[in-house]
Amino acid sequence: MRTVNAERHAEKRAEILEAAGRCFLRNGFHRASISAICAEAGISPGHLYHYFDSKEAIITALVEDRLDNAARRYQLLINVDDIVPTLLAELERYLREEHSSGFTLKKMMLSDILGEASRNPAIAALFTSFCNKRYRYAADLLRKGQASGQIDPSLDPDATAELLISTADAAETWSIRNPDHEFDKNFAVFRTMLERLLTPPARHAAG
Amino acid sequence: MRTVNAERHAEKRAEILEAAGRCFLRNGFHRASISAICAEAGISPGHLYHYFDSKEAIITALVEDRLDNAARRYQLLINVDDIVPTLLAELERYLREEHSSGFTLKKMMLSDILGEASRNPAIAALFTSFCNKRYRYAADLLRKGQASGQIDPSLDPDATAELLISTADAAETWSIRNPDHEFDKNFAVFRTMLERLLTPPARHAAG
Amino acid sequence: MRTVNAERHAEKRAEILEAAGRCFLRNGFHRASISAICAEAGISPGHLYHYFDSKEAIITALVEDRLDNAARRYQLLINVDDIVPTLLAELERYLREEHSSGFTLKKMMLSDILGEASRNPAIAALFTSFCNKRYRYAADLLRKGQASGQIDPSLDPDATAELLISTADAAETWSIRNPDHEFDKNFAVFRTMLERLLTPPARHAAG
Amino acid sequence: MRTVNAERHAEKRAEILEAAGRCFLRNGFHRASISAICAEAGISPGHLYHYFDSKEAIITALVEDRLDNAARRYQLLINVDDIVPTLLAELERYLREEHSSGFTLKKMMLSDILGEASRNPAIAALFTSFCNKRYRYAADLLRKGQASGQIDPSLDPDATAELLISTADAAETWSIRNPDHEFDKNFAVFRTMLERLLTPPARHAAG
DNA sequence: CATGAATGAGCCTTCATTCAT
DNA sequence: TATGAATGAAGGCTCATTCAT
Repeated sequence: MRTVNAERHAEKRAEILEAAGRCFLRNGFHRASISAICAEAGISPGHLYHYFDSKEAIITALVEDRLDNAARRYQLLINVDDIVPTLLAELERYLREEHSSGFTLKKMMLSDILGEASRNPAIAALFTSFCNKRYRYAADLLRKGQASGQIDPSLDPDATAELLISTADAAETWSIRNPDHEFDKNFAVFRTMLERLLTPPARHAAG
Repeated sequence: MRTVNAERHAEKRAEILEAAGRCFLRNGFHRASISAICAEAGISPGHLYHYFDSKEAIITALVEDRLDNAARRYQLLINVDDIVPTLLAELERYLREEHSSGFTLKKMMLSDILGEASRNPAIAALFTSFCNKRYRYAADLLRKGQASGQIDPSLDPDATAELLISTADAAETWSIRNPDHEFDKNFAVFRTMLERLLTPPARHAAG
Repeated sequence: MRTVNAERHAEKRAEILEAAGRCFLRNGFHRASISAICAEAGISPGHLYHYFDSKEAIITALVEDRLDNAARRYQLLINVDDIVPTLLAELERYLREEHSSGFTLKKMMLSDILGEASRNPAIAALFTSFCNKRYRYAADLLRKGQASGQIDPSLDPDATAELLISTADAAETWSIRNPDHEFDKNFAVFRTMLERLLTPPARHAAG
Repeated sequence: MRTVNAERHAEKRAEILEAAGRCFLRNGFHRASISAICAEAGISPGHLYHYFDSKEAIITALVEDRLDNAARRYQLLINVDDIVPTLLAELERYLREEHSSGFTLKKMMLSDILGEASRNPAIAALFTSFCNKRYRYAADLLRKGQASGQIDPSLDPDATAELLISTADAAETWSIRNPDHEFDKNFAVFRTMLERLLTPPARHAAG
């Protein structure tokens, strides 16, 4: 009995969050109104407050959710042999998916979350924590690669991780910057850039 | 008389725009109120409408102003001999300035402008035009560098330009992502990355 | 079975009424919410409506309950020999109790009931009926006292009753008017005032 | 220029306060809505906030206004020869006026202010300050009377003042308690009570 | 050029009440 | 008997904008 209700509650909550996400995507965090979110979720304005304490709470919950989901993808490829190729393949897969799906929820969120993080401490905390997770993951991967000789040992793994992540995130803005951009050509240079950066000089010179 | 008035008008307009910029920085485009902007600018709400038709118009004018200013800096280094070092020096100077000044107007604006561009066609147009200017400028520079043998001729200049610009913009978000980040270490890797990308393979192997 | 249920029903109803009383004390009739009352009573909002038709009904029932309780105390001392001393002793006991218990339910209610009575006919009816009961009781007592020579026969018993009751009620507001008031000193004058009013002039002059 | 605007502003503010007073009289502090007050004042909801920061502020300002007005009446009779008769005459005039005007603003306010003072610190402060002013005034008068032999010297002036004021205030509730009460008869006993309390015993015995 | 009074739609939120379970 | 999901009107308040002065 209890569990059914709790489950239903969580389900409904998730539904509202999805609806809110669509509204935020269309209008931004602060121009999306509670009543629009309710309409999108098919509930009454009053009822929303059984699930969330405030609009703030919705924003925070949604950002947390999106960020957690995104962070989870990074945990997947921890044990691989060919680090650089795998990383690039994974990045390509991810960016291509984002690119082909037009204005994705995720994409839009990143810009807006960055803006919001400048002013909203709760969002700032979520975002820095999200970045830290990814930084640590990437740095670990780089260290492993350096240990196995696949990655230039002279690179500072932490700084390189920060650079890699921010650069990859920036790739999500290509289409906003230039609606006619050619993804394949851009990604080709992106790939070259990372290969030349990460590959140990010896190999590089050899290759 | 006319011209004096016109000058005064332009000055006042610029003042208001500055005031609006400070408000938008603090609260974002949609949470900054007209009355707050008026208070910041020291004018009355009614009077503001002698200078701008609407809040929308203020946002658009401000974004245009910021973007024009930013684009203008790129025109400066068009004729240089050592392209890569000059470019990197210029980038370092710029990013270091942004970094040391905390939450700059410019920095904040980039995140918010990106978010706004997703939804506001006027802002989107300004932003893509801004990026295009920078893209064209960077691509020209790259072509020049390729002609003079300073830059890897196998790189597609347009795609490389897009990559370079978006990557450089991303560097402005380092501090939001990790408040404790070490700029110098990050920039060192950033510099290495661009050097390895742009330098012709021959030289690179040699160097 | 029926009676058991009826008893249970009455008990639960009384419990809810007590909970409502605590909420009204804290927040007033119109700022105390049904859900707060439910939380205080440990029941669900839906269930509350098995016991009361509306919030109005709760207010009315509570006021009726409080007023009935208060009126009942007056029935006790109907047959006494020394009317004035007994009355004063009883009054002192009552006021001292109210005073020492801080913001009592009863105290708060009187102010709020008076305010509510100005606008809510149902409450007005309850309150005038309550006052009438006390008036009649006091007037009877006074008449008895006049018959036995203990009370000034020149006083109009009905008017005196009204004056006595309203004056005694006013004593409950002393602490709201002056949080630092000294109850003993105030009550001493209060006692003097009533003794001088009620005692027959002959005795008074003699005493 | 300035002064005209400032005057107009004050006038409009006072008008709104009057309108709010009428609404509060009809519905109480917490059931009177801002939009009802605006309708009563003939202004738009938004405009009200040019004059008051919040509904709270309106309540506080109104209570302060009413209380200040009421307190001011007490300053009038500071130098009189026949203290007790003058006091009683003044009280009679005041109560009769209140009584004859039905549900006066002032009357209603007293009950509601008392209720509000139990929970709202701002109102509590205003009310205790109001009572203190009256207490001090009455106590001064009593001391003067004791010095000139017109008032029983054995009475504690402060405690007597508190008793007098609260008892007089209670007289304003006579009509709520008993809509059919006969003011003249009640006031006659009220007068007798105060005369017997205040007159020095010697005189009293003599009279 | 400059003011600030005035508007009214819309915002987020609360609340008494109902109803399916 | 008991729950709590669900409603929708209303609440206090903000805001971009207009207009008389």
